[in-house]
Amino acid sequence: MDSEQFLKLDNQLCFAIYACSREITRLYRPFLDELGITYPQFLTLTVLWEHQRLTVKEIGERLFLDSGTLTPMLKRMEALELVKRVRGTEDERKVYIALTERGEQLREEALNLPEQCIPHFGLTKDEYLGLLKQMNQMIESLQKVTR
Amino acid sequence: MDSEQFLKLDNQLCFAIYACSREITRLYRPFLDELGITYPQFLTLTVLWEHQRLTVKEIGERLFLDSGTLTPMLKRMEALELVKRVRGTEDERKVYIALTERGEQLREEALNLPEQCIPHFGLTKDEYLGLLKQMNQMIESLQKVTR
DNA sequence: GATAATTAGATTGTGCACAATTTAATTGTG
DNA sequence: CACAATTAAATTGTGCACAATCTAATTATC
Repeated sequence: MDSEQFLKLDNQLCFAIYACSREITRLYRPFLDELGITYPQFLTLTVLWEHQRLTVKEIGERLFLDSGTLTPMLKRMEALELVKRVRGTEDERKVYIALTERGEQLREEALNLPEQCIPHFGLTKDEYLGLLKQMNQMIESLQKVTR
Repeated sequence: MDSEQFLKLDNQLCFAIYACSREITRLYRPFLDELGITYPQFLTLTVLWEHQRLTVKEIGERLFLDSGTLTPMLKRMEALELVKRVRGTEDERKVYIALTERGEQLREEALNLPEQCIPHFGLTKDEYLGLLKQMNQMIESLQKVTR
């Protein structure tokens, strides 16, 4: 492929990934609507279900998001009573985020969400796992340049 | 894998794709900054470089974006003198979007952009083409459900 | 122990995304 | 031809993303 070919929309992997990401969010939306949360909020909960209590920075490191995105989102989640925000005492620059009862509960309601959605990806199990690995490798390669 | 496993962040392909998409945008940003455009604006130009004149709806069909996203973006691009917006005469509901001289010019400046960025994906040529095909298949599968 | 450098979050401003609604124009049907 | 249904954009409102800047707290160095 030459420059001309690479510039065509149909040959741009970056567009395919960008479009695919939005389609997946669209697939998840009706299920997440029932839980009353958005996709980025679901990811934040996913992180907290695995770790219970994290600082804003630690959540950001796992989701690759900064405080400009997380602070307002976490405040909305606090208003929904999904998380508690507690300023650290030993280091007052830190804000610890922990799940509320409701936030913990939501895990049970979301447990079968991936299983309901993943079949619609139209992938075999091996393709799913292969893609997962490749995407993670790609993220790693990209972060070497962008960070 | 069971429900518990699928719920873990590291096993979620949707997160990997979402994160990868944002990393790619981040990779493109400094190059696009030089052209004075954003990533979605670049995609819009890409479509117009292939078709010269399209309605808002037609651009939306190609990028999977609706008028709520495109109308304000196209107005910004008009302010940047990258595109012209002309209301249709035979059917006044339509708005035709065409490139300006500057919009045409930008194609030359963007021509080698994909080639500069793609090496950082850390993929072989075959992997790139394989991924491109798989992502497009996935988009197609997803759209059967979400549209 | 004062002060420079660093760090964690918050804030501000811009630009998507997208659902829902509105407006205006066009098409279809009796 | 009237009028219901459809269609194309635009508008409104909410929620991310992220760069840039700010504030307050902590750490490092002299």
